[in-house]
Amino acid sequence: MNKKNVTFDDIAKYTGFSKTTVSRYFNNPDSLTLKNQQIIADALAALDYKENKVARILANGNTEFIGVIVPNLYLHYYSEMLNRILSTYEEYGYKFLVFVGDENKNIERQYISELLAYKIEGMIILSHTISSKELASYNIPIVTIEREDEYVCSVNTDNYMGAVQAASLLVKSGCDILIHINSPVPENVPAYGRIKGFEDICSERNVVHNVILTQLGNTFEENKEKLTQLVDEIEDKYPNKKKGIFMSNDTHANILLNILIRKYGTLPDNYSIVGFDNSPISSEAVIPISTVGQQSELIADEAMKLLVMQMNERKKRKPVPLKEPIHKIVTPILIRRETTM
Amino acid sequence: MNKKNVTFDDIAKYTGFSKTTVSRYFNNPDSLTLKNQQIIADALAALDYKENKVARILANGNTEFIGVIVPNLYLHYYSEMLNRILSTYEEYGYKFLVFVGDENKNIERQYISELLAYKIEGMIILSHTISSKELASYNIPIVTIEREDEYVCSVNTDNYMGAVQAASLLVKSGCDILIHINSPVPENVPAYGRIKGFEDICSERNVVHNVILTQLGNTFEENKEKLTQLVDEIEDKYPNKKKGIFMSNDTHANILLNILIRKYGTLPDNYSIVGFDNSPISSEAVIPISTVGQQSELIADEAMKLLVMQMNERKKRKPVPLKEPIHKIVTPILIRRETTM
DNA sequence: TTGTACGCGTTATCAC
DNA sequence: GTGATAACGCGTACAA
Repeated sequence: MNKKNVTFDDIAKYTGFSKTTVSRYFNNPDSLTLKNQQIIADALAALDYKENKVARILANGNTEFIGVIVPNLYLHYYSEMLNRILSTYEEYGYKFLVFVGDENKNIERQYISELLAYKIEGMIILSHTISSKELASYNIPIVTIEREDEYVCSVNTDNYMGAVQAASLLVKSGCDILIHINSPVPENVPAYGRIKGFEDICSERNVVHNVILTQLGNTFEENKEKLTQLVDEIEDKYPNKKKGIFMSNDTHANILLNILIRKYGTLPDNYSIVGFDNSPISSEAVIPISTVGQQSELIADEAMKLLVMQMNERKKRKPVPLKEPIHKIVTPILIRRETTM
Repeated sequence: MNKKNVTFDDIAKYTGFSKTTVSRYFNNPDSLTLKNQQIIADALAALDYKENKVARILANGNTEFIGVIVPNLYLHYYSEMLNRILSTYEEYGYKFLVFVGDENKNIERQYISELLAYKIEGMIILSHTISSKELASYNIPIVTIEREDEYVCSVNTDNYMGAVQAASLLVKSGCDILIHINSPVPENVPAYGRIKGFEDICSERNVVHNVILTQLGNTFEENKEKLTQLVDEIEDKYPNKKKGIFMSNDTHANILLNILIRKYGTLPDNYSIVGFDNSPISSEAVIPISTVGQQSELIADEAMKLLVMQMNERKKRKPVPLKEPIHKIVTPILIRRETTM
């Protein structure tokens, strides 16, 4: 237990080889004879050698660490993305140091400097707290996901296309008036595409529409209360129309659905609803909710590819930094369920 | 960019002090005069020094890393626990290397050896794949959460008490027959307490009851189909009774609720439902579901305390290992909502 | 209060 | 194919 760890030195003494040869057994085994490989393999087993990657990092600088900052894991979107990111370990071998950001710039800066102190090779940022300009200044490979990304590489869902798909589905399901409920999203955030796409397609097709941008609140109860109000307003305003409502996400779509179900016992025929994200709640709702599904696995994989590319470039003797950040776009998939019949 | 990092050596040369003094500035600043502290502080700023914790680890052995293995992040319970664990960074300063286990022993063993190679100081295990006996054999501080834990320290919810609370609530809400639906859980897993507690309290109070242990399937659709069958069977068997159903978790409770709502337009008066976990779905369901809430923040904190204790013991010159693993129990909190009125 | 010298465990360089 | 030696950057006796 308190016996010191077995090192290359011990293996070297035990076998009569040098440390160098032992090292080569791991990093370039072909340079040893098969026989000698076996001798070392036996010694490693006999002495129960355990590798020490910390020492290797110090010697060659490759930590195989990637830092991740997520805003929270309450929202299914983030836990799902983290899940997919962590699962890329099988393919890429990078280990992840994960922090949960809490909307405070200085604390997040502290996370980043902690990450840098551990010589991470790159970062994946999902939190919105720190500007891409500042992120870029850290001068380390970075990929952001679904956030402001002017100065850094990023992977985003094609929110604009998602909104177009959602609106089209609502039109197809026979709605007279299309409504989009969202919070006021800054234009430089990818999710703004949901608003823009909705407005553009409705205008283009001459569909009567209404974009309601309002803060729904931070808790489930606040959301519910605010949406209950909105339903009343909408029913006042469009009493005899078939209403197609595109919600900014599935959680809100579900709250809306539940409000209607408790009011009418079911989803009335003159309502259609589409959510966004394809969170579990969308399929687990009383009436499964149609939604714009984000391809989280693909997004995570693209993010890793983009990051690995940058990290590999850095390891070259003559690294050529990207002139322009690369922004990848992943198309969402429309999922038709029972709320758009 | 490709200029080498600034080290203590550079600071030493710049200030005229030795590396040792610079090191002390960080680890024992009081041993320097205020004036010299300032000189070094200025030099650090002037040269833009960035600390290198990898080197520190190699020198003193303290990585401040904790390895975490979660089975998945699809289930809200796990993402919530991970969230709470990661959030303890503010209090304890430990960094987390996170792996998602996928039910494969060898892959998880590989995760563990990877973690050990990075000289983590301890592990928090939520996955069920590897036995506590094997975990204990790694001879490193470990805490498990809500899983088989015979040979290692653990923090678990008081599942037995949770079931007792749930059953009592169902009795209080006037049910004639109490039903518990769960999968066949091994007796050495904490969640078995839900079955045992339910049976014990029902027997003790002479309440008519029925424990249905059956595999509900792995997907939402399978769950739904199986539960639809079960509802039919239950209604056949207990047609004129008020049924109190204690589900093994909120996801299943919600599916049951939705089946009933789609069948009757609302939750019939002769049904009461209680779930387990207090996942978001329980409050976001059409009819908010009563549930046994796990105190995730408290659980995470107890786990860290237990782990930190073991890790600190290890750093003493004469560590005294625990004779017996410590098992902490956290009481769940019954949350009454509208499904038990 | 400050400095010297060495150790931590591996990899890289250059010989042979 | 193999080995000696010097990094890598920091911590820590021990000395002064």
